[in-house]
Amino acid sequence: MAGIFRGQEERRVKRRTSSDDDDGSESEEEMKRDQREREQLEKNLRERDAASTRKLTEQKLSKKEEEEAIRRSMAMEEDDIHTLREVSRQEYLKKREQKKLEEIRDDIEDEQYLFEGVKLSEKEQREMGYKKQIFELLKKRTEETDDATEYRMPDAYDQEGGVNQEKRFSVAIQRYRDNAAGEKMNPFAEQEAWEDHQIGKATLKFGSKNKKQMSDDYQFVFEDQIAFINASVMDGDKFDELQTELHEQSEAQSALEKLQADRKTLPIYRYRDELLKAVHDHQVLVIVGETGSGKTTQIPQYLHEAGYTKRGKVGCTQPRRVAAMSVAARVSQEMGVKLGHEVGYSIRFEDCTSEKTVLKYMTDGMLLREFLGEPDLAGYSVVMVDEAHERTLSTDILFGLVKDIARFRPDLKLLISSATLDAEKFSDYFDSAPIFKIPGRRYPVEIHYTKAPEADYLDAAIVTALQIHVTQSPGDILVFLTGQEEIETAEEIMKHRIRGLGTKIAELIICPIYANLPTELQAKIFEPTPEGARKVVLATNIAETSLTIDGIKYVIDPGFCKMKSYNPRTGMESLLVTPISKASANQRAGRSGRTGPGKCFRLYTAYNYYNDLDDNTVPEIQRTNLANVVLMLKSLGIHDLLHFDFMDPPPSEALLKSLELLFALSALNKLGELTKVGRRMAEFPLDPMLSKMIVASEKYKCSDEIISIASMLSIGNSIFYRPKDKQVHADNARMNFHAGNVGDHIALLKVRSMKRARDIRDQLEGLLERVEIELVSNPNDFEAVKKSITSGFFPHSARLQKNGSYRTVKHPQTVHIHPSSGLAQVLPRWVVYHELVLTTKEYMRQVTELKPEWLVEIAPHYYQLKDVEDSTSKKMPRGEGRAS
DNA sequence: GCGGGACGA
Repeated sequence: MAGIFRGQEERRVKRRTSSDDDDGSESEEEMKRDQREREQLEKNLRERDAASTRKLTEQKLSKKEEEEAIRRSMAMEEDDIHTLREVSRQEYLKKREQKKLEEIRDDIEDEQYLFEGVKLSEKEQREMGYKKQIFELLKKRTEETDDATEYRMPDAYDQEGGVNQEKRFSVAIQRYRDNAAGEKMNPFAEQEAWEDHQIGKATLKFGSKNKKQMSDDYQFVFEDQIAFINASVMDGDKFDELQTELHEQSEAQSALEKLQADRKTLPIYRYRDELLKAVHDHQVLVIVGETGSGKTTQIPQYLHEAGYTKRGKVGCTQPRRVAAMSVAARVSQEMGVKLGHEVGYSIRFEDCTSEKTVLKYMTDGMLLREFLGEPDLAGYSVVMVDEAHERTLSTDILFGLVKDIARFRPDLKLLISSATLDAEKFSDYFDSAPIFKIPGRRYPVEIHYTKAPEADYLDAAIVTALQIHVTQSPGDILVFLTGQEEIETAEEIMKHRIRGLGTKIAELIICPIYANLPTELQAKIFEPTPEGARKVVLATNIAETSLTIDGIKYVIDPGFCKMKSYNPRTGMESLLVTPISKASANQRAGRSGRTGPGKCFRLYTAYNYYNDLDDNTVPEIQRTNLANVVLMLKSLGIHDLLHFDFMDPPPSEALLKSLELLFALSALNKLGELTKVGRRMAEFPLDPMLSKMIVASEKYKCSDEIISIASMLSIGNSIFYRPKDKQVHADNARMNFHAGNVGDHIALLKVRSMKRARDIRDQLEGLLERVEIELVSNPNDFEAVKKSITSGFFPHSARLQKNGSYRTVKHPQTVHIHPSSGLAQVLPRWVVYHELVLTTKEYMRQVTELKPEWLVEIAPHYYQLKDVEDSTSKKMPRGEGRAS
C-alpha cells in the first residue's frame, strides 16, 4: 500500500514561536557553536572577497563585463529563494561547460568530416568559423576557471528527525554568495551570451539543413520536422547605470555587512528614496517590479528603516507558503535577526512570529483569516500585496477589503505589486493610485512560432523536444503539458523514439513533474543533468509559477492548460483544456531566461498569439464556487455582496447560489444575516457544507469521526497516486478501504496515515474547542456519522433511477456514481455526494448512502415529504438498496 | 471506468 498514498510531506519547520524560548535559555554549547560557525563563515567570506578583488583587478574587467557579472549574480537570488533543494550549481555549471566544449569539438570534427569535398556557401563557412572561435574561447576559459574556482559538494541540510532551520537557510544564503562570488570572477560573462546566441544560430542551421539529415539515424526525427519562425525577442531588462558599490565594499568585515552591501546592488536600491517618498505622499501605490528587482525582500526593509514599523507591522502577502517562508528567512538574514523575532512568517499550521515581529510575511489566505479577528487590521501600518497579478481568490478578496479599510484608516499604507501588464488596471481600481516602476534583471528570450498551426500539439511538442535535443546547444528543455495523463503518454512516446535512435544521440533524461507526483519522484527534476546528457522536463502548470528548475534554456509551449470552471447553476465543476492567456504564455517563455539567454518555441502561430489568446487568464473568483467566500464576507459584516467592490465581480448567479446554499444550511437567516450556526461555521477554514457537518456532529455525538472525514474530504482527490503502469494495483489498494460498502465517507475514516490530513485534523480539533463542541468519538454508530454528513450535505442528494443512473433531488439533473467510489457497483437507492464533477460524464464523487426520511428530518425547510416519496419503490423489489 | 495549479486563525 505504500507508494499508493501520496505522502504530502511538505517541509515543515519546527515552530519557533514565542520570543522567550531562545533569548535566555539558549544553551552555552549552542552559542559557542553559533559563534564558531559565524567566525568560519566570516573568514570564508573575507577570503573569497579578497580572491575576487584580486581576480577583478588582474582581469581589469571592463565596465560592461562587470555589469554582466552583477546581472548574473543577481539573477540567482530568486532561484535560491525558491529552490532550497538546489544542489551545487557551481558543479553543475562546470559540467555543463565541459559538455559544451566536447560537443562543439565533436561538431567541428563531424562537420569537417562530413563536409570534406563539399563546397560550402560563404555563410556556412562563416558559421563554421564562429564555431571554431567559440571552441577556442571555451577551451581557454575552462582551463582558467579550473584552478580559479573551488567547487563545493552540496550540504546535507535535512537531518533525520527534523529540519535544522538555521542550517538550512544559512546553506541557501551561503550558496547564493558562492555563486555571486564565483560569477564575478568570470571574465567571459558577456562573451558567453554572445556565444550561446551564436551556437544556437549555427547549430540550428546545420542541424536542420545539412548535416544531420545525411545520417540515417536522424531520419526518424526529421521526417516530421516542424518549421519555426523566430518572430520576436523578449528583451532582458536593461539598466543603464552600473552600480559600483558592490566592489567598493568587497572588503567588508562581516557577513552581515556583506549582505548589506549586496542589498545595494539590487536594481531597486537606486529607487529607495524615491519609493519612500512616494509611499509617504500616497496612501496606495501600485508597484511594478519585474522579476529579480528585489522588491519582495527590500521594500519591507526600507519601510522598516524609514520608521513605518513604529506604528505597526508591515505585512507582506504571498500566494504561496514556500515563498512566504523563504523570503522571510532571507530577510531575517539580511537584517541579522533571528527568524521569528523581528522578521517572521505566518502560514497555515505554522506561525513563526512573536510580539517582536515587525516584518511579517504571510500567505494571502492567512491575512484574510486575520481580518476575521481584526477587521481594521489595526496592528498593521503597511500592507503589501505581492504577486497581485496572479489574482488568486484570496488576493481578489483582499483587494476589496483593504480598499475598504483604507478609507477610514488614512494612516494605513497599501502597496500592490504586480506585473507590467496589469498595472493600469490595478491603478484604476485603487482610485488612480500612482504606479511606481522598478526594472528587473532578466535575460533575453527568443520567441519562435510555428509557421502553420499544429493539429496535434502533443506530438508536435515531442518532435520539437527531440529536434532541440539533436540540433541545439546544451541546456535543458521544459515542456508545458496539461496533465498527468498527457505527461505519461508523452514520456512513453519519447522513450520509444529515443530507443529507435539508439546511441547515436546524446542521452536524454525525461523528468515528469506534476503536483500529484509523489515527492520523492518530484525531486528528480532538481538533480543536475549529468555530463553529456540533456534533461527534458515534462511539466504541468506547476512549473509556470510554483517551482523553478535550474538550467532550463528551452521552453516548449503548446499553448494549453487545464482550467477549472464552475457552473453555479448546476453546481458542477469541470476541468477544461483551454488555450492559455498571453500573460501566461509570456510567463512560460520567461522560464527559459532565468540563468542565461533562452529560447521559447510556441507551438502556435504568431497570428494565434496576437489574435486568439486573451490578454489575461480569467481570475479565479469568476470561475469558482463562492460559498466560503460569501460566508467569510458575511462574517466580516459585509451585507451587500452584490455591490461589494470586487475588481472583477464574480457572476451574480454564483453569489446568489452561494447565499441560497448558506441559507439552506441555516448559516444565514431570511434577512441574509449571519446566524449563530453561521458564526461557528465561519471559524473553520473549510467549505461551508463541511463546516456545517462539523457543527452538526455535536448533536450526533461523533465529532471525532466527522473531523477526520472533513479533513480527508478537504484535501480533495489527491490522496491516491495512480500511475499509469500501476493502475490496477492502486485500484485494488483503494478498494480495500471499501470493505463492507460503508460508503466513501466512512471509508475515509480508515485512511489515517497522511500527514496533511493529520495537520488539518489537528487544526480542526483546536477549532472545535473554540466553538465549544466537545470531541466525542462514537466509532460504531455509522448512522450518527451519516446523519451528521447529511446535515451538511443534504442539498447534495440524489436518487437512483431505473436505468442505474441517478437524479439529483433539488435541481434535477442526471448524474452517476464516480467509478472510484466504493458504491459504484452497489447503487444504493438514495445517496448524498460531496461534489459533482464533469469529466467524461457527470459524476458524483465521495458518495454515501442515506435514508430519505433523514432529509425531511434534518432539513424540513428544504425538503418536503413529497420530494422524497419514492415513486419508483413499487416497481422495484422491496428491500433492495435499503439503507442499513 | 477517473486528476490543472495554488491556498486556509
